[in-house]
Amino acid sequence: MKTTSRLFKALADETRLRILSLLMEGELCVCNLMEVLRLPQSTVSRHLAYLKNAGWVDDRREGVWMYYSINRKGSDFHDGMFHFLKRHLASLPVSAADRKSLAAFEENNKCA
Amino acid sequence: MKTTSRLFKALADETRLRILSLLMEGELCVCNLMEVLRLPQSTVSRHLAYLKNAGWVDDRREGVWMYYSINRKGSDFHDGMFHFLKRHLASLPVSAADRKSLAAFEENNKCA
DNA sequence: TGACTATATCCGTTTATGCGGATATAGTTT
DNA sequence: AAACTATATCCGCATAAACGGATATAGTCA
Repeated sequence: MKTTSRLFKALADETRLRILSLLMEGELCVCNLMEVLRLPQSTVSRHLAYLKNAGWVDDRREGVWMYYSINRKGSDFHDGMFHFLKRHLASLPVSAADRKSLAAFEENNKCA
Repeated sequence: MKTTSRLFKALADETRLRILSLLMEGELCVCNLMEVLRLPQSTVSRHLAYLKNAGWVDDRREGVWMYYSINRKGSDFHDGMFHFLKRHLASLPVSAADRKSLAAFEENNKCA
C-alpha cells in the first residue's frame, strides 16, 4: 500500500504529468524537455529522477545525451495506469500545447 | 492538468487509499473508519474531507452519523480510476487485513 | 433548554516536497 | 590533458501536507 501511494505521488505533480504526456509520443532527451517545459535543467532532471525511481520512465545514454522514455517493463499496475493515463492526458489542452511546441523544437533540432 | 494532479494527490497517501479500499465494500461512517484505521477522529475526518473535495467520495448524513461512500457521479476519470483501483487495491495485504478487522467490528456493531 | 454524541474545523508543530542556482560527474573533442 | 557539453546531484530556502489535541458545530434525547 505504501508502494502504491508512492507510485501515485509520482503522478501527483503537474510537471511530471506533462513530462509523461510528452514521453508518450516517444523518447526525449533532457534538453528537449527543458525547452518545451521552459524549466531549468536541475528541475527537469529532478523530476525525471523521481519518475524513474517510481518505475514510470526508463533512461538510456547515448554519448552525452540521456534519453528518457516510458518504462514498458513495469508492473501490471504501471501498464494499466499508463494505458489509462494515455487516453486521459491526450485530451488535455496543456498536452496539446506541449506537443505542438515539441514539434516546433524538433523541426530545427536545437538539441543535437 | 492541474486538476489531474490534484486528483492524483488525493490518491497519493496511504491512509486515503486504505479508506477508499474500505469504501469499495460499501458505505461506512466515520467511527467505523476510526476503529479500523486506529487513527484519531480529526485525522480520519480530514482525510475524508480531502477525498470528498477531490470528488472521490460522497457523504450522507443520517442523524448524527455521516456515511461516506465512493462517489459514483464523478467524471469519466473518476470512474475509470475507480475501476482500476478496485482490482489493484483488493490484491494488497493491507486491504485484506482492513476488511477483516472491519468485519469484526461490524459483527458487534460498536458504532451504532 | 441542557446534557450528550458524532463529526467538522482550527491551530500550532513537524515533516515532506518543490525550487533553482551552484557544483559535481561523465562523455566528447581537440 | 584541457576545454567543452549534457546531465545529475547538492544545498539552502520556501511552500505545502500531515498530524492530532482542542474547540466548534449539529443532531438527538431527556
